[in-house]
Amino acid sequence: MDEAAAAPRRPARPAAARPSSGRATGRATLGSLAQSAGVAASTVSRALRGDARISTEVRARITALATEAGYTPNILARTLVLGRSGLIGLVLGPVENPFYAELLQQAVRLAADRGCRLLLLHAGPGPIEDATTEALLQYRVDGCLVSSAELSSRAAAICAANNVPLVMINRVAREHGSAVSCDNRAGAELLATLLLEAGHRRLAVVTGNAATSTGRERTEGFCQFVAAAGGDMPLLVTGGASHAAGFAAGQRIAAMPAAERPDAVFAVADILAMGVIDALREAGLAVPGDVSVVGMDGISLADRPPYRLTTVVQPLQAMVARGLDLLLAGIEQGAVAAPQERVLLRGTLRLGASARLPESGLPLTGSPAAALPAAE
Amino acid sequence: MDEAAAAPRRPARPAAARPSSGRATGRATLGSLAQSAGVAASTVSRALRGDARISTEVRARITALATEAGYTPNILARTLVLGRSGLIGLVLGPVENPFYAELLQQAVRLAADRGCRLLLLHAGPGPIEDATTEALLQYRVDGCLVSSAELSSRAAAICAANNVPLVMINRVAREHGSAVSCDNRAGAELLATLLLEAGHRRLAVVTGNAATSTGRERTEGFCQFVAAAGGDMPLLVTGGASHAAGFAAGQRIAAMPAAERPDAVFAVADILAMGVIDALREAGLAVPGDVSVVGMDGISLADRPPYRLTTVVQPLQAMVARGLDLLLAGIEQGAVAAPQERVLLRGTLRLGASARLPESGLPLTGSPAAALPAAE
DNA sequence: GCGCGTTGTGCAATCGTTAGCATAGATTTT
DNA sequence: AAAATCTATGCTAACGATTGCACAACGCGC
Repeated sequence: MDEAAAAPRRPARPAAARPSSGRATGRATLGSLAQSAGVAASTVSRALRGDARISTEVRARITALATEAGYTPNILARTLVLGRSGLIGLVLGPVENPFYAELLQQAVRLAADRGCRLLLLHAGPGPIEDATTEALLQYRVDGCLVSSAELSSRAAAICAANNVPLVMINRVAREHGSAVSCDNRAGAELLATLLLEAGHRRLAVVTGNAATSTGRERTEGFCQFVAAAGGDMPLLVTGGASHAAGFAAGQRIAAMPAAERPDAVFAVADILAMGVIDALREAGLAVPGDVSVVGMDGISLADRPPYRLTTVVQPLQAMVARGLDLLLAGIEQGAVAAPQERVLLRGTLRLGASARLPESGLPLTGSPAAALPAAE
Repeated sequence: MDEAAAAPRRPARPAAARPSSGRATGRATLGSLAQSAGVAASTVSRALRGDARISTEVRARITALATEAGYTPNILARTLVLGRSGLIGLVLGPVENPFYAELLQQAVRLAADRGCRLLLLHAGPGPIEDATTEALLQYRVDGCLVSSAELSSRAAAICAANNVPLVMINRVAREHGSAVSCDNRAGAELLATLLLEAGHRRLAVVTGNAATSTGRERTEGFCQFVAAAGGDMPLLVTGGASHAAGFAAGQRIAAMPAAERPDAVFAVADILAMGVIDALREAGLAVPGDVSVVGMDGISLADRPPYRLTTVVQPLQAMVARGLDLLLAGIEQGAVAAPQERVLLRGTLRLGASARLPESGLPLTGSPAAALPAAE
């Protein structure tokens, strides 16, 4: 025999590599089920997927065998054939803002409802690395959900080139992809109306990260509405995207001479507003006694004492659901063919206790003309 | 000809299904590269993976072609052969606690450093559904990182049966798997020492979710240390895992007659402690003037005004890193073969302004015997 | 001048799943 | 009763990547 004749070529490497990096031991496959059932693998596949052509008898035998063996189909192999992975890439913004944590939770749940799983590509501040973009392609994600300003246009181009649909949540679209966001202008106008009707005249805006469309829209919407209503141009105070940034802005506001100091502040994110309130109070100012503070987002922590923030709540669940549906539609039709939409959802006012209320009821649908009843 | 002879069998279904669900169009594959390079697919594979046997000339030609075509290997296909997906399942606890958001961020970054990607299986409160456990198997995750109390023992058994290593972070292991956590007892003792040395005698613990080992360990560690030091048994106040739960606990404490009311409170999580502080202050009590409050976790929001919480900071990055390394070791050796460890990492005290300080320096390494110097 | 060792590539099997087509019996139709 | 039609199943070729082995071409020593 040739026991040792053909073997000694390169026995060392494979022999050493195999034992540890071996494949998962003994998980049931279509093939193994087929063997024990005495049928072909294709029959097992059809039986388990509910193909009507398989006799009830054989199907019963196979499903019994499958559950007994704890069989689970290998989605990766299926993806190879079907061209769909069921994977959705998720790029998450700075999680220090609880808004993104809440978004994450919704995304996981709603994606699961739709039979998809999320591949976490990035979380936190900073731009996404090239390795991340690569993973997006390597794992053949069907689409990508982005809720961060930091998706480089290069990454977007790569998605476009590879026919990966892209949906931005809480951001406007870049070159390629759809977007779902809250109607930031409308929300800002709602808050402006509220503050003006309550009699505030020296307004300020604590701005967000300059790179985010969300922050810009809120700032502009607020200012333009105030201007249209005949009010003075609000003071712009540089903020950011964290409690610390809001706190710093609040300190600067508190340090102003009382005569110039704003009597109402719109912080473009709840987490910022919380920082502003904390700084004002630490400086001995009362909120809403001396200064009214309002925010926007609707994070749950801001709804609690000691903030009880008056804010516009983003319809988070609806936003994520809409985003996923857009994504799935894009997957169905092919990213390039699908129309690229921009969806705006209206937020709802949540009255807290951080801002003075208008004495004469609530102007829930105020128009600029009616906003300043006695501003003549 | 047989133009219409063989065709009309079942033309409707496949013809209708194809156009929309078609595979990703025209992405480069090993095969397509091989064709344009005029070599075999195996040669392309070897060239790109740096096999020394490929001539430098051919390799240069192939790599040039690959970058030009924007080639990315299909990891799913590779997984089929190698038996390793590079995917790690992530089960995340209630994200309303910012601690988990911070953990998420670390996990993504550190996993990427190790060449792994995270498949988000679950986020939020509530037990994980069966569909989630199924996804874990379907996508052939190499291992699973769990930071929630809610992984059912059934899910753990499924992982064990399928040779999927399991690592718990911030939780003790169930039947199967390793665990990494902060040394909760040591941390609780550190805080107990601090409170006792500061002269507090009427202590209280705001407890966590009864189902979590972390909460139990902190509560027990604190109480046993106090008892060993000769102090009175702390008052146990039911808490939970949210600001709201802490707030409710704080309200109950504030409602007690001043003579019985605790003068120091240990809340077993920072988010709870924040709620406690807010409730006490809303009731007119000063923190730390009337009541000292300490927490544990080290979330960044608790370090800011108005809380400036004294707490024990969990070494989050080290915990996640250690967890991932344990997981990778388990993957390497096979889950069942790998030793199942329990790793405890020591937390560090962060002195805020929410608790009265001992007058005589800090007892950073207090032993029970030395904890109550004048407690005779 | 022929065998042998190197070096560089190609071939083919494999991973687990799906789907088009073929086919063996069983049943119906004429 | 032969032919046509079903029904239930098997066979086989993909999907994209990896890898053991075969093999061609080359240079070398005896």
